[in-house]
Amino acid sequence: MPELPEVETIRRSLNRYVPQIAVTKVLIHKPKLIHGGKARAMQFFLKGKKFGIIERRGKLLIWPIANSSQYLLTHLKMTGQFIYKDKNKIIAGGHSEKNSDDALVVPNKYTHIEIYLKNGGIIYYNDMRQFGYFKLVNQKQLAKVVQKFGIEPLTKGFTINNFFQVLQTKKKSKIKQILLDQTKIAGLGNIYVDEILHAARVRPTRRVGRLNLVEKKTLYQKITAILKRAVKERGTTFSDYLDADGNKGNYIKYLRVYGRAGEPCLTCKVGKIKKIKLVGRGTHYCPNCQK
DNA sequence: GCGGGTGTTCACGC
DNA sequence: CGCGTGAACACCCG
Repeated sequence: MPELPEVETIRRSLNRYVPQIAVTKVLIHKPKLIHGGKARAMQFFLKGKKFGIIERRGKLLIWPIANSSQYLLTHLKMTGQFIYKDKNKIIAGGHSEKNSDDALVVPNKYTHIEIYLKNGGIIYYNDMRQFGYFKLVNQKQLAKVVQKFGIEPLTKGFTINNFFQVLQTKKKSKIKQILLDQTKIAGLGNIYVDEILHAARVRPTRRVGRLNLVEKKTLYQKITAILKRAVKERGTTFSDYLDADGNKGNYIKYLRVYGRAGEPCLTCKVGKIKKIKLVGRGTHYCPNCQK
């Protein structure tokens, strides 16, 4: 579900409340979500520990564990969500089940992991489809995981030269494929890739090697512009994502192709948004303005 | 009942 | 070995 802007929003929310507060208890209702088969060990290990500032690489959250040289890695995959609750009030969020009053209910039947903090705060991990995972790693394992990721788009390492270099490695690939490849560029997912390609007026099916200089430059600019805007708007709520204050991510208002199959293109007003299947994913584009 | 879904990995068949 | 496709994970929804 969440892509870079949503994961970044969740990271910032959690960092307002979680770091430097001791863990008092961890409940694991679905041990299979703990990769490496060490659910009991992790439960025991985290007790009494404090998390440091949570970091992000692509869509992966990295939770340093103070005084331990260990890290908790969490991936939300399609439907994972972190909800932070304090004294019956929701103060940090993710995607969630809602009651008839449209308010968040936690824990719920999708709450598989609960982390209790000494100040009374509770971090709930919900995951309807149970694709997400928790994993405890040491420094060396962390380095190995992290190095597999490609360029981080919202950092100064994401230069136009680096972007062009990445494109150079997969000239025969379709552009959508490379943009989705986490080992090339970290953090883009299906929604933002469709939006970026539309904004850059490039068809998702175009071969990387056949893009001209202007198209490549525009893609580079749109990746940064769209992600920045999406982070600023606290992500996209397509179904039921909620941010730190229980509000929806505002970027849905800015989606121009995703979920608009059959509608007239908002940019050229001429084309009708088409939906095809590409690299296994639903893909939206305007046949008129995307060349 | 069927197919699709903001993600990723693995098993195949060329 | 590289590439592309499809399934798998589990559950909801139209």
